[in-house]
Amino acid sequence: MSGMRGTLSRQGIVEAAMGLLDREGEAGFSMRKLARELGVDPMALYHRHASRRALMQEVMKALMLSCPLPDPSGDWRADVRGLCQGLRELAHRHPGSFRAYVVFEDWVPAEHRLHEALYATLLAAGFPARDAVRAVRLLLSYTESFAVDELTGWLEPLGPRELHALEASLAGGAFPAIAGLIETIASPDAEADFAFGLDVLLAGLGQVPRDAVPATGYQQPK
Amino acid sequence: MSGMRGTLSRQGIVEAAMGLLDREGEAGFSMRKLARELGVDPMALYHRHASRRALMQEVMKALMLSCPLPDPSGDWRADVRGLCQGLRELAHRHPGSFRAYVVFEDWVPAEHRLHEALYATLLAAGFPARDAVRAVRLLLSYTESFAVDELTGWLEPLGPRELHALEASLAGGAFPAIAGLIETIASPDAEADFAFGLDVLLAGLGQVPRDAVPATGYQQPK
DNA sequence: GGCGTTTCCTCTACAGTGTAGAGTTAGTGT
DNA sequence: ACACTAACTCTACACTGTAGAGGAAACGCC
Repeated sequence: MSGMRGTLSRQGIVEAAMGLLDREGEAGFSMRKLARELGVDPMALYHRHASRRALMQEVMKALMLSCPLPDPSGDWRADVRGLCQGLRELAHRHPGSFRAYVVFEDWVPAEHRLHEALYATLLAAGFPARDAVRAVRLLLSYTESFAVDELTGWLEPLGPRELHALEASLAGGAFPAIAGLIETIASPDAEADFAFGLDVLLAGLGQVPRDAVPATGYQQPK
Repeated sequence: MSGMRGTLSRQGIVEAAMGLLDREGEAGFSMRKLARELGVDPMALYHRHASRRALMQEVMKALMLSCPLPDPSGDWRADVRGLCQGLRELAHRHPGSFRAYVVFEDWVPAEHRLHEALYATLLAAGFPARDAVRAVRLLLSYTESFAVDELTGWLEPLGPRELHALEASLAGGAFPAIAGLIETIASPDAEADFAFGLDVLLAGLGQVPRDAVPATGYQQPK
């Protein structure tokens, strides 16, 4: 375990960390496990990254840089849909890292890519500045929440054990509306549910007053 | 520190835990700190609650049981607004616990109160079962995300240091849309922004096809 | 070649975590 | 007075992030 010189690059550590995070989740991640996987002393990691937190920042950066950004189509609704869908796919590809990202408290500048694309789309569609900013928050928080719910298994059909637990918690009749919805609650459909939410958001956003689209609209970068 | 018999009740521990969580955040919470505050050996807590996780479950339960549920007014939009606003106030009252709640992976049956109120409201407004379930997810995830953003300080006006960091990250001109929105981004308004999101959601939900309201509508419990 | 300097990594150690398991004490029932 | 039980403490273990010191290999220079 000694003399393994140069086997440890900043990026290599980040990639291994992302892998470990995705496989084991944030709770299962530790600097020592990561070092063990890399065949290295735990403290070796600190030579490349100042702290666990700093390393996490790099993981989040790498994560957001790998978020797919579909090319703009000219239809702002389709573009918004595509960007949100891309973010959702990122969550599926990197479940552990994505969960960590959503909870992460620090500012992650690599979000700029995705934000820029969304802002550009909405500004080009004529949304006033303030509403564009609000709309982006709305769209991202919806997509992130939905994706996290998926990762947590909240959008899987309920198994018999879970269903029974739910029914038991309703005994007493204090929650008639929930009781009447049990079958619906027990059989979600991630794709359709996600689409519904996006449709509602887009329908709502479609009703906010917009400026006339300027002659040279904003163009989102590739 | 011995002979303090009977000073430790299940509920007392839960309340102290909630206080510690709110004051110090989830990262600052530990069984040992909690025990120290209660003037007791850490292991004494385990006599009343099987594990940290079980204790957290109880904290989440207490939290959700204290979520305010305004009386229904008959106007489903107003009622939805009131319920979401109540949840947001809960977040303000219990910042640390609320953050922990949002991230908590276990099922928390005490959510039933709030869910029932929302479901009842939407069903009474004529939403079909499937859409009511989806709408509730949408409303709750919006409100929770927004509240967490508030607690994290994302809706405070940017200080000069943060503003400068943001500007620096935009150097190079790769993000013109963001650059054009800096002033807007730097000066959010939590109340107005929250209202905007709710308005968009309600406008969007207003466009989903609804059944005729049945003669005897669902009534949400007090 | 030899020699400093820098770079990369290891080792040891510390204060903290959740909690298993055994031991202790105090209060109750008979 | 004595057994019993509930309430609590003590000790210990495996784990965490990381400070601080030390060692070894590679590089630049003579």
